[in-house]
Amino acid sequence: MSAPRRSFTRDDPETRRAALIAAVLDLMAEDGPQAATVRAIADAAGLSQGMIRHYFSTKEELINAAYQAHMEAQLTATRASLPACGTAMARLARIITVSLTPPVSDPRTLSLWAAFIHMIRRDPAMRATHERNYLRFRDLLESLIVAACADSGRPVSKVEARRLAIACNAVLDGLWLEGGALPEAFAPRELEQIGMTSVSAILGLTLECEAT
Amino acid sequence: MSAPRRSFTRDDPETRRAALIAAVLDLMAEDGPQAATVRAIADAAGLSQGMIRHYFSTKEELINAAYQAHMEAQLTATRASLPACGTAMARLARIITVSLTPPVSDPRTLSLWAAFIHMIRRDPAMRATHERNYLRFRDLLESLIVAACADSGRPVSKVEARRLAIACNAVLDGLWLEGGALPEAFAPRELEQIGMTSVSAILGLTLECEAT
DNA sequence: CCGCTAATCATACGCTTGTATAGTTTCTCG
DNA sequence: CGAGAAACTATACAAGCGTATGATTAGCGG
Repeated sequence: MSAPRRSFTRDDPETRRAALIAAVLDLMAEDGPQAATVRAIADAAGLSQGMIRHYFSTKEELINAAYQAHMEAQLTATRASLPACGTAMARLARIITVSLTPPVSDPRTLSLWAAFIHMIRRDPAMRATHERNYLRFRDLLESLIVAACADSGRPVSKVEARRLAIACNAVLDGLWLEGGALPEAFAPRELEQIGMTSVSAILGLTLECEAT
Repeated sequence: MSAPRRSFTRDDPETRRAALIAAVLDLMAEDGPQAATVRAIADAAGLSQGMIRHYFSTKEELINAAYQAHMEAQLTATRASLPACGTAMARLARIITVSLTPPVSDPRTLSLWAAFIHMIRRDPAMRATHERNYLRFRDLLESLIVAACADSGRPVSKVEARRLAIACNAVLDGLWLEGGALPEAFAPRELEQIGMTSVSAILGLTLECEAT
């Protein structure tokens, strides 16, 4: 009648921590923050409930670690996808594509973002992480914008660059949001193309999607 | 030492329901969905805990009612702010302003949106409400875009209108999101002006902010 | 091969949750 | 004006929560 005792299998601490973090992200993305209970987390990670407090001093600490890991993975993936060489315009087009296709643009990612935002507001450490990553991305975008405009013989001032970066970032964020909220309301690469033409219009350039 | 018994004060059922709904929205916006417990809700509404089940058959029903009320208020406010007469371009400019200033663009509104999105995914009724309101707003925006473009001698096709509406909506959503997430990162009417110039660029028009 | 440490498991504890129920007050109407 | 219904309060209850605590197993140096 009673469930058999879970078998003992030792593993690398790093693996265990990663499993717990992955479980947190899965649960939060799927069913919201209140679904990530210690029991559900341990279950999803295939561990017993005590492990979470063995590797993290509290549940909140695990949640914070999961948030950090998620943000880092997101930014790393974006950075890695940018070709080191290539024209500034190609790099700009590429970051638009990456930002508007999975795994960055995703119902799952949007869901996670929504789940974390309240914790971001309350916890100063999480808030700092959030702000830093957000501005880091916008600065990256701004530098690409400045380079692309300069290359096409239309240099922009510093204040203008800021405004353009905010505007282009808004386009990306807005399309990311809509694609994540209503994924089946758009054709496969529709958001990517709309993003490309919109940014082109805002900057006065002509960006094009790469062929797949 | 025990708290004194709460005094009896009868009131209009509609007022009571409204008080409970307002309490739900306040708590959710301030501290996230898990802060809206029955005890906290009743307390915030100045009522005893039993009232929530007296006016709503379950807590979930109250949450749904709160979501409906919030969405309706939002859309009604937007609609009401549009001048019935005036040029199409003026109306378009007006909807941009309204969408990017309080109470529509607000940390509170963003917070509420994030709190509700997981319920939207699970509950088909809430999902239907969400989808309907989203598309209704986008259709309104699209009709204004079509009219404004036509007025300035640049008629757009049906498919083009859809794409432009999605793009402009994305600009508004993105700026709304950024303003809500980092309110102090922008100057007072900065987002409004960026929205105006961005939409202008996308549509090939020249919209201008009204003076306050 | 034994015993020790650390990893892992199971379970208990106090608290909060949503819901159900019993008790109290106010209002209405015959 | 006095019963009876309806609004309202308070409290009880089972379930689930995060945390704490022992019991159990695996690896490793003597």
